[in-house]
Amino acid sequence: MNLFADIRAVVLDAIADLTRDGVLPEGLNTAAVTTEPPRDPLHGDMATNAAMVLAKPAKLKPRDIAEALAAKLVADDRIATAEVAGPGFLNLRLEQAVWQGVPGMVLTAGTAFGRSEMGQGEKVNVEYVSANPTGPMHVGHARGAIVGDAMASLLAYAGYDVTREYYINDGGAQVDVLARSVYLRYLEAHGQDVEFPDGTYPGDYLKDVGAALKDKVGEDYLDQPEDVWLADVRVFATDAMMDLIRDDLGALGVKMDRFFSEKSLYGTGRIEEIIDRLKLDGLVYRGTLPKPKGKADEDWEEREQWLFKSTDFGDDEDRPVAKSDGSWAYFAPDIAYHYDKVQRGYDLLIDVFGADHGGYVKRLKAVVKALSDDRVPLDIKLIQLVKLFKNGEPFKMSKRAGTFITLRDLVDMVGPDVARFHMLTRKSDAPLDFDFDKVVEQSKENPVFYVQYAHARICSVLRKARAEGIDVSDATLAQQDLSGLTHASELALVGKLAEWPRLVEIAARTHEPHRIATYLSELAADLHGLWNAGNDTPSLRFIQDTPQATQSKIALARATAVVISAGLGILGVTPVEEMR
RNA sequence: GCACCCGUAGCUCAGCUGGAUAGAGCGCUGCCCUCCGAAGGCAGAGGCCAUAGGUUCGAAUCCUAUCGGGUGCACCA
Repeated sequence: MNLFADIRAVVLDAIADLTRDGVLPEGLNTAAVTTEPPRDPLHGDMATNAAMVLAKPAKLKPRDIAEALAAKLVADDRIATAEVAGPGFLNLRLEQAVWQGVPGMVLTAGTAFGRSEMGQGEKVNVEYVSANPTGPMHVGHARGAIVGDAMASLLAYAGYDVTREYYINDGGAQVDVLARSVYLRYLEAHGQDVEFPDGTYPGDYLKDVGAALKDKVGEDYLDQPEDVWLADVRVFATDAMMDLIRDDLGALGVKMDRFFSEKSLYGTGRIEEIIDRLKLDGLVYRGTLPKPKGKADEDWEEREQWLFKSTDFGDDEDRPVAKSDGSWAYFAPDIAYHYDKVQRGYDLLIDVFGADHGGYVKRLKAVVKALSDDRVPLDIKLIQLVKLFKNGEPFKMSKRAGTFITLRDLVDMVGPDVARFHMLTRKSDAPLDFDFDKVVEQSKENPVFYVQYAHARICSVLRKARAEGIDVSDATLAQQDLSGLTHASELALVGKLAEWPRLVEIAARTHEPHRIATYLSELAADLHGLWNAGNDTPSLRFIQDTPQATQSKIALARATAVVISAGLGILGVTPVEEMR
């Protein structure tokens, strides 16, 4: 299914042959052997570095190895020529029939073309969003939600068994703040005048929650001390916020497999259990931290507390797990949470955090290393800021000025497809510009439009062919004779299609879903390029004079649509069939 | 002060477990519209890949140092 992998296998076979022939020594490590598309098409269809990486361990000249390999490789009926070039590259040119077979492969496999076995069913947990349940989500949360979601889909497509998970921070003091704020709204709903002191959330979004609380408990909590109502209101309020958040995520098309409550860890002994285990291992100990350097020193006082020995695992400092009053620091439930994930048998953990959590990365990696005996890798993706623009002008969000933009506002303004695609056009550790006007513009410079337009154009051609009574079902198209597919524009598109499975694996391996978006833009550009070539060269058009000719041309177009559709599927973007 | 991320064309950014002459869009210059969809098309100019060392057959990519930008830095999540 993956041409590059297929040819790599041929190269490895040839190496094995040469070893058997005594040309190469036994036991060479071939892991570094690659087959990749050359940057310059003049260098052929595929290049392998085999001779160069084997030269040193084999104690032979790269060009000599390349010559010997070339002789073996041309025996394969898929390989037309093999030329030694440069320092020892082996440039392969494939038989044209191989390329002409690509659309058929795509059409036979459908959107599963590119699906990979790479993950081998390994269990992966992707934790993302994890916004505090204290209010509606804002645009800043959107990027993390989208990246995490696309990451999960990408890994699933690459053969991993993926769980999408949201960690609810419902155990800390900020939930008390939320509960008190809701209580004030509750009093307000009973007709009382209320003021919101510092340390409460004055946002209007809690009015409904306060009213709902009134509907539920009536006058029961009026004139009552906090210890009567706080625990109940906490639950009531966080439930309401999570409903809000779930709705917002739904609007973006994000659906979690599991919501994990921090609070559920308390009172069960699970935090104590894992901290005790770490104490036994000597990884949690009583100690004091050194005075932080370069910070204002006035408030500093030395204090003894429980510390996690994260310096053993590459962190710069040991980290407190408990506050000086004995209660848990926020790190403790996080330890228990990640331990829970390890115990659930995941082979890989991915956390998608905002960039402001950068200081938290090393200690979390340290603790997962300790908890899993270094078995489970943890990758933490830090999502950089989204800079908002309106018509080219920076757009400042301000709660006071009423220009605070929620995630819901974003979706209402540009729709989930545009929001999702655009948030995935840059790698996540680079800041991203988001212009509310430009992202909905219908022009070539807008990649969302460009890709969707490519898909819509193909659908339009298919509709047209169907209207002429031509059978353009995938099954029929897959059997077309494509030997007429020889023009550079066509072969460029075919070559790009052939790269899809390889690209999926690269994106999955690096945990970088933005590569899918980049690829789709390139694929769309090739499609549009072929389309435009058809303006000057009628033989390149998809609709031809005879049904047979049309079918063979359309097979390539339809195959392109299939791959676009698969790619957009990973990104969670709808492959539209026509532009409105 | 320390840690992490970033530095690629005038601008916004891609760039494959290290591969050959570093790419795209915008902007700029010049051509092109009776043509399956001109909400454009073709061609061209434009680069010390921040800087200096190192590793390697080979470095934008890995390592070290420096400079510049962002983020975070004990008992807040």
